[in-house]
Amino acid sequence: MWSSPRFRNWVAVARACHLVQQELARQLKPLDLKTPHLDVMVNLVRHPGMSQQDLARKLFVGRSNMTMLLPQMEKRGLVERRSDPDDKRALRLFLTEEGRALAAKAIAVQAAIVDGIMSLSTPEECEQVGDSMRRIVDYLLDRQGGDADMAEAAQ
Amino acid sequence: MWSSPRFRNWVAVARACHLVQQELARQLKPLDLKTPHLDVMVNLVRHPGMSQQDLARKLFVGRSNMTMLLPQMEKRGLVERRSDPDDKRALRLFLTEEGRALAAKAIAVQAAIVDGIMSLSTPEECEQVGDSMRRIVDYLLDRQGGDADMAEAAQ
DNA sequence: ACAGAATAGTACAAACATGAACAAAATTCA
DNA sequence: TGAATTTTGTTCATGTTTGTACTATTCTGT
Repeated sequence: MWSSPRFRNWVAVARACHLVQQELARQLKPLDLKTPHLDVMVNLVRHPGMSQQDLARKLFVGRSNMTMLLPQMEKRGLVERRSDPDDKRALRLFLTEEGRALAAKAIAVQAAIVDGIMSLSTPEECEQVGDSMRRIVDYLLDRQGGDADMAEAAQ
Repeated sequence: MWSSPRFRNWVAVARACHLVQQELARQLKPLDLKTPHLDVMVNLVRHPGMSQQDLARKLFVGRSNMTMLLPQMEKRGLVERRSDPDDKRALRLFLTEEGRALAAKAIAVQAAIVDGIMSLSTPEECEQVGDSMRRIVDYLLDRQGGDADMAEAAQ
């Protein structure tokens, strides 16, 4: 079983992910950022005005996680949380000027790492890796969605 | 930059990893195991007698992590830690009978998930994904090793 | 309109990970 | 040998993550 190609190759994926994550954390240290902060900022650069819930869903983490993270970043002056007049429950999230500046630096760091590791494969291989992974993501999201529906139906 | 193939495809890898990890955690819950416990057991099945340090290195985590995890598993009767007569600093780690039995179940769970997700790609694609990832692992380990040497040399 | 369900965010406790400082044993090398 | 260094594991303080319970707001279906 240990020599199963599927197993062996997935282990490589997991190890690569872990190491990239660590390398990213290491290089973000001088900016005093952790990878979750970067994840938040990356999403806010692209989608200003997201709610905390939207963000949590995109990052596959719990809502309470955002409640811990965002006030922290707000105090630091990186993000702004404006209450939505049309839905008084929701908080709309935006990067401040300072947040955008820091995000640019952090994203440059991340892009350099990603570029470094993905340039070890040809563009075709790179694309094929992405295709395989997107299939996995779709499969698991379907499965979760399906399970959730069944759980609801079962009640 | 967001449309950069390298970036886009790496993001897919990271997302797939994250989701697989979550799915694994979900399915390990009935066995009352977390993924770090599984990682430990997988390694001890294959390499009985490892030290905590060996284990930490293999899993890319800190030594203190093992100090937290292993006494916990020992109390639960899954692993045994025998002090090495030839090196009184080291503790040699072994799975107990119960540990082996539980490991077998947990590994079956993991294997099923991995098989499910990797069967979404052809064997050739699967192998190619593994190759790309192994290149990344080697690259980052070299880089770390190189940095460590330079840091030492710099002192 | 209104009762019930769903959704957004918060509070808080428990589990976990991390890193620095430490003690004991082993290794190195002059 | 024996002083300096390295290696192994622990301790402890810190910060993170997660799940559960909670409030407030919005949506749904009659």
